[in-house]
Amino acid sequence: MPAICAEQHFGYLVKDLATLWREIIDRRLEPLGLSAARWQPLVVLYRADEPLTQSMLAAALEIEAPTLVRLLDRLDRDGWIERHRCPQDRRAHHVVLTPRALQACADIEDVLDRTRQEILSVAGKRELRACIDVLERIRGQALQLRHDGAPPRKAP
Amino acid sequence: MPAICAEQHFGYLVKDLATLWREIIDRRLEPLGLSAARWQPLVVLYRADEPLTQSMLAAALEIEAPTLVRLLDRLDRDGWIERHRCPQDRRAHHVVLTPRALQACADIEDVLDRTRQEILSVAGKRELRACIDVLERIRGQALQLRHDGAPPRKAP
DNA sequence: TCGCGAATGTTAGCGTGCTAACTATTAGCC
DNA sequence: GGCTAATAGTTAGCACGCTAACATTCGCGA
Repeated sequence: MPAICAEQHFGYLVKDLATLWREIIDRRLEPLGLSAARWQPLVVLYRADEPLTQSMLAAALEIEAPTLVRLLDRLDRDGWIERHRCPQDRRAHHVVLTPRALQACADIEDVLDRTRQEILSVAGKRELRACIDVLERIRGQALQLRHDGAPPRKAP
Repeated sequence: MPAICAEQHFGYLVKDLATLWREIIDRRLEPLGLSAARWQPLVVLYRADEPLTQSMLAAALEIEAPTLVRLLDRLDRDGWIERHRCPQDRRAHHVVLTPRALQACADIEDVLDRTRQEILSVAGKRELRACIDVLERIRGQALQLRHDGAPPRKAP
């Protein structure tokens, strides 16, 4: 074994945990026929106070407009959502949940809550708080680096 | 503001950090024309002690064989790898790096190392260790849940 | 008011993940 | 030795992410 310390696998650890989390929820929502990409827009619409247009929904999901278009095509085809013309702006569409989707969303939120509680049950409250603090600081740094690009290696 | 505590965003935080990490590396390796999906197999081959077959490489990357086939098609087309028939097993192919890829891999490893150091520079050594401990425990729990499925809600 | 830039949604084309179904080859068992 | 199950790679078809390019509509400034 070479001297590989755990820090060197930090990126892999984070990615792996994110993947596992998605897989567990995917499996639990599989009976509904809902992948991660499909239930997320439903939940965003469910939680919204006012009707959302496609561009608002795309922004909330952090995906691009063309990605959302085809996703909504499939959600429409399968009876989860409908596109209604927005009366104030003839370019825009309001995305609305069907009654079937409204019912499903309660179940989805329940699965999300219970899954999070089960996964996090192995961490104490204090250490979890500390962990979140560190992760958020690291996330802030990553945001910086993404915007700034690579720092100079030597003084220019 | 409703009483939303940070724990409720833990999943989002982890996923976001994983995404940011990949984006930063993607941007830094963009001059080479290498996306995350493309440099990862190169690095695995670079680090391997013996020639790898496609199935071994797919297992190491945790992707399915058909996904790897088309990925290797593109890497081959762009001159990063070659497929050589394996003399011991006429079904199998050894995947080998071209000289160009061998040179690039040194740069890639360097970018990976520096990026990790820069991102993690905002966390102290002790708190990072503690954070990794918590994350690994959570990851273990997630692995359990993925295999077991949902636990019973009430005693059967 | 009119004309032009910005915003909204869409199509087209590609990369990268999956499963199902196929061919060629190997290995194991009678 | 020959049948059969397993393994290696591939093809086909789908889900979802992206960018580029386009039509429609809105809104603002001359």
